[in-house]
Amino acid sequence: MARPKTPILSKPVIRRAALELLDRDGLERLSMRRLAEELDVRAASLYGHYRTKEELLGDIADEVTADIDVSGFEGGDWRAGLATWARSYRAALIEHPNLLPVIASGPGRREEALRRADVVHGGLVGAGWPPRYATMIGASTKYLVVGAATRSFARGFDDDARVYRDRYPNLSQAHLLAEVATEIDEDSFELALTAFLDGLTPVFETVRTSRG
Amino acid sequence: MARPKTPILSKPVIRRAALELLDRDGLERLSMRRLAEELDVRAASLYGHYRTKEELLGDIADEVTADIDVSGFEGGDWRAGLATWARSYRAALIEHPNLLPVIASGPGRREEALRRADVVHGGLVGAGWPPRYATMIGASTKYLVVGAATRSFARGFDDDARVYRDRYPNLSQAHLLAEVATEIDEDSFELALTAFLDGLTPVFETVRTSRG
DNA sequence: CGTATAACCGAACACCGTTAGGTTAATGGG
DNA sequence: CCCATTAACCTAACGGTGTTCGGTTATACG
Repeated sequence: MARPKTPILSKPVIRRAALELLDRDGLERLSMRRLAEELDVRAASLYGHYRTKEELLGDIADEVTADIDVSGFEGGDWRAGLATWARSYRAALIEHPNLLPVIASGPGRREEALRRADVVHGGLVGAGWPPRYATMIGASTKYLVVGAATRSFARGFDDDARVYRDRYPNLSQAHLLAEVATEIDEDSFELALTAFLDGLTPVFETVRTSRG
Repeated sequence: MARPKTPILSKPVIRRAALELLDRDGLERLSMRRLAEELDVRAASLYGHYRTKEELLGDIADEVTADIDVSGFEGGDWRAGLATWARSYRAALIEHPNLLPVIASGPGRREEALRRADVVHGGLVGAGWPPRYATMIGASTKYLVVGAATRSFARGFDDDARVYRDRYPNLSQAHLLAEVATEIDEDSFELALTAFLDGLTPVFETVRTSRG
């Protein structure tokens, strides 16, 4: 009950257990005591590895954003680069929906997020966008992704469900919410992304020829 | 100290004090005890008017979303309607940034939000969009707005700040964050909104002539 | 071999949302 | 006018939270 023969805890072990608990039971059910219990340990022991709960959550967020794919910029095609970035960004967020409030509300200066921001910025500038536009486009794309993930997370399609109930009276509301909503959600994101990129194309033509 | 001569509390009074405390000190500093203290009352008394803290926050969120302007759809111009809706939506969220997690994460089925969703949907359909597209466009626009408000709230421009620091070494980081960042933020939102609407226009032409 | 340190634990602090039950003031019926 | 009801506040408490302090013990190092 004092020091174990072989250490039980480590940062990766704690992170994995926390993410598992988070995915399974949700953000507000993730407490230090419950997490400790999951690891057969008392809560105080966790503080030997992570100074605060916030630091732990931040580390997990960083780990999750490490899965985001920014390789699409390598070909020099900014449209392809943005599209694959945005899609894999959204996929990463939606894979761990309960973590979203942490990623969305936290400071954006985590290591992995920084590295990716640099790649995106460099990719856009390399493709011919002026730096200022590169920054704005990076921000805009994030808006779309974070917004899309947030609204899915919040199941914010409930409002649209009412409209749909009148149109498709044969579908039970449960079926409607569970299946149609995620489809609508995905389609909406694709529509928004495509429209955004299409709308950007003429701007690119204009701005590339001028002196940026 | 028992029943006061004239009632101290009421739902509007509680809401106003809570929103004030929220704006001033932030979401996590808003506790029932602190709110009660602000009103010269004990925490338990609040529960005579609101059953839970969540219900109180929901009511406040509803009140804030009531400021969102959807009158732009009246002229039958879907572009103008979407633009004014999106801008005033974003403005409402940014006016009370600490409330954003509540609005973003909460269920979207509040009264005012519902009414606005109906107007938007109706406006888009009335302008010629097929119902399915109306739903997707409404969702997409929300993505943009919520994402933009979230990233501002999170001061997520920190990552871009690094890129900017190298480019504009004359600007102090504080100055950069305080002034340039909000400007970039606003410009990014406008760019995204315009590009999105521009990208939607040819879709409208295609989809209007077909049988939706 | 002894000592320092690492890794865990028990107990506590100050807070949180919420509830049960008490006290007093206004209100309405006879 | 008085009495019962009820409304509006209160105190006290419950179970939970993040976090810290001061132990205890096993390993690692000089």
